[in-house]
Amino acid sequence: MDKEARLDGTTTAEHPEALRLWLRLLTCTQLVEKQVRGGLREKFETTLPRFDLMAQLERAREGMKMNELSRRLMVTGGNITGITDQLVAEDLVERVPVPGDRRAYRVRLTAKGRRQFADMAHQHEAWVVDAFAGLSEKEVGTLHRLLGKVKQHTLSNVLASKEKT
Amino acid sequence: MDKEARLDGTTTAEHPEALRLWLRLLTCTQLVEKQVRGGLREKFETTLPRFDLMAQLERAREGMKMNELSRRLMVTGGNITGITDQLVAEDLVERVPVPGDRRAYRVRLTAKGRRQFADMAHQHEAWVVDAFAGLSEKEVGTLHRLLGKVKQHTLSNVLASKEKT
DNA sequence: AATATTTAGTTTAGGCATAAACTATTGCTT
DNA sequence: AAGCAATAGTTTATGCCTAAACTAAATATT
Repeated sequence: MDKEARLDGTTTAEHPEALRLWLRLLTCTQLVEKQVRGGLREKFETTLPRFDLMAQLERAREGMKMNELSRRLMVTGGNITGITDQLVAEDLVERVPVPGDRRAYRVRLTAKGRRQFADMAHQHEAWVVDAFAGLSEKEVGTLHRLLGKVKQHTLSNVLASKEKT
Repeated sequence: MDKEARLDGTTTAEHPEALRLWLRLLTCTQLVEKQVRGGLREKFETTLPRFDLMAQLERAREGMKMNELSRRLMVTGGNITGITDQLVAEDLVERVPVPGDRRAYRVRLTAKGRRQFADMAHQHEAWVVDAFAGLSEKEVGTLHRLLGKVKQHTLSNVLASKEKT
């Protein structure tokens, strides 16, 4: 009654497969995220957003402009302002002026920030590796590839819906 | 130097595969989530947490206790209190006392809530189906299965780390 | 029965995130 | 050169979410 028979003999509950997949994707992400957040909090007294911001900067020796951070982390500019303020207050990050543009800053790790990030990154990697330890190498590859297709498709959706503006 | 040769002849960049997989998983989830959140906001003036709570209730005619909602949605009790308060204020949900336990409530959809949820669920499903439209039916199945393994493995990790308390 | 523990739910303080409005600067257009 | 649109970043108001402290009721212990 809330099931529908299909040609291949399987049945589907009232939710189509895509919906079940989405719920599971969400659950997995939340589970892993909770592990990582908890670890960062307990071991380093920090948070995932702060870690993510520092991770971006670690790859960019001369720092990164606020709007680039915003784009890369997929969050709003105001959000970046707030997190950066905190990291500056803890002397993990600094704002350096951009010569020739008095509106812009470049945010970059301080020496202290680099040191602290190295510690955290090491632990973080261990947590993530652990989270996916239930998969074989091949399965990791398959998952990565399939999620790549999802990402591509969704990105083009996002762009298409923005163009209508 | 930041690459490591492996027995099978492949190499890994400074990030192992698990880390890349995690980043991609996170990105996919965030992309889909943003689409859904935006849609709920634009079309229904509501939010994903409110929708999720109503979705739980829709399956439980006689309602659900707060702590059960908390467990199912994987959020804290205080959070459930706040979201429920709002939905009650909008007359989409009601708290009914549990006979024989004066501490507990059962939260359930009102008639208005059920009507409104049906509308939203229909649209929501379309957005989700669209998000995964880049995958074949078989690929959806594979992704679902692999994420199932991740979920199982992570869940046992979570339980193990809680037992140490 | 009196006391202690557990359970259900709420409150509080604080961080993350957003959208929208705002300031200051830059650069374009005429 | 004057005016105006675009860009970089911040502020404000609001909602989600957490951990920890709290209230009240139920249950277990003695």
